[in-house]
Amino acid sequence: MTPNTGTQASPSQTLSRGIRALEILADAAEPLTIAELADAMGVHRSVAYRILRTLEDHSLLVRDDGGRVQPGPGLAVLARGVARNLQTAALPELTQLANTLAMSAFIAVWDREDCVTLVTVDPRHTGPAVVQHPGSRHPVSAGAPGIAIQSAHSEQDWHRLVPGIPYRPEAAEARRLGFAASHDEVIPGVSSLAVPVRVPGGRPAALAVVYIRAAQDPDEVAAALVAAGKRIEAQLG
Amino acid sequence: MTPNTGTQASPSQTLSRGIRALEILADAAEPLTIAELADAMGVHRSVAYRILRTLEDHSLLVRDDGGRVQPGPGLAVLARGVARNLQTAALPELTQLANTLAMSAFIAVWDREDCVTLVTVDPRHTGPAVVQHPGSRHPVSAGAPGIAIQSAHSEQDWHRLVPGIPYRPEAAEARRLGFAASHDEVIPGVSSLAVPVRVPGGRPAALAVVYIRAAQDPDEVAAALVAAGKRIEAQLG
DNA sequence: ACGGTGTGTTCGATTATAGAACACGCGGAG
DNA sequence: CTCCGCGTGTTCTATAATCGAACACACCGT
Repeated sequence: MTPNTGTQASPSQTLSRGIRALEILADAAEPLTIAELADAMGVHRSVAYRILRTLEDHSLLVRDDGGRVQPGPGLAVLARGVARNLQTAALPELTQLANTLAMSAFIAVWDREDCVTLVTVDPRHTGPAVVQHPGSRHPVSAGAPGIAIQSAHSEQDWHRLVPGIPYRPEAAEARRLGFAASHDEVIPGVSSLAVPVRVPGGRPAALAVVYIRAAQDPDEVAAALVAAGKRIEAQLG
Repeated sequence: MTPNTGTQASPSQTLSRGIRALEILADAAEPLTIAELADAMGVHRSVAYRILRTLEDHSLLVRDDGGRVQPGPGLAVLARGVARNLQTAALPELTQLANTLAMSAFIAVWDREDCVTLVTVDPRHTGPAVVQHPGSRHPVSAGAPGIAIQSAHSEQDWHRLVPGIPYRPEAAEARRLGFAASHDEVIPGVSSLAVPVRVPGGRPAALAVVYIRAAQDPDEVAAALVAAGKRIEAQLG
């Protein structure tokens, strides 16, 4: 496999535009009119109209009462298969962590220069939970999950895989300790701990908890994280 | 708006094929080779190859070590915006329901002849939880959520909106009671209760709990569901 | 060594697509 | 009441993106 290392520019203009439409819709807080969306895409309105109808046929977007468009349930169906093994293996561990540690726990996967949160579990006590929404992106160079993902690679491998993103010195330390920590990086006042999770056929991921003020000993939390990560990896091995 | 009621066939062949590829991938339990996927799509391999590269550029699919393709993190990012208001409003209520009732709670939205589960919360006690995975589809004619969604419409409106799907008599009863119940419909041995949720600018949805054996009085559970549904609607009103 | 399978690239004929132009409905301003 | 702006939905033709065959290369088991 990988017989040739060549690369050519990505065509498929219509497909690319359709995806851009979905990306714009996902980022938009409110439903958009077709004209607004066409303007945001930089295409003619009739082009956007045809693309949107195809997306609507697949339930990837739905129309408002006023004709405005917003993301549709089909997207949830498509996203169901994202790292399915990892999600099913991690969910019990996440709830266990969240409830025993009284912290929000989540799984994030590496995606180019970002890491994407997949599953989140908040502790059972309703209160000022540190919400980490599924589907949110953060730069891999910020936050404990990113450091943990970097720590799954050596510095040389990292530079070879992702040129342009520096290898944080904290990753080397996390590589030694087995877990990563960050404070006030993504959200001021919020700290997080993370461990790398390696799944055989998939992208590197991280298991993490976020908290405002530590109610537990950080070392104990880290130990619980490491143990949970090992259990997840064992289940997927 | 809606000046003309005409409809024309949906073009955008490439976009449609790309979405079909994602649908096939989401349904597949394991990563597929490009050749397998091209065969499943019924297109030439080079066509599939070009489409897949575009999808990969947007992180909607990722490649295995062996070159096989599987759903990518970008799908989770796109799905983040699906019924965002409803999800954020429902999540606290779901956790509250799951923990006080010791039942799995979830939100489902109506999509043509199916209803799609969006958010699920399992009770805190790890055990034989009745998992209802996000992104799963069920026919709207089966299960309490479907009945609840039907009960949000009168029988005439339902036949006008979705010709071809019968209006279940249970929906009329649910319309009267304010909640719907089903037993052994989707999964044998599993029962569910659901209430309809109406969100101003969105599709009809349902708030539901599933359980194996009722530990609580069903009427009390239904009352809690109704109250939670009203709170969600009030927050979105 | 040899076929079988799979990936990645190139290229000309064909076809889907782009984008302008138009029809229609609505709502506010003069 | 009419005009005008805004928005949706449809039709049409030149054009450009796409299709699909053919090829090169790599790997694996026999």
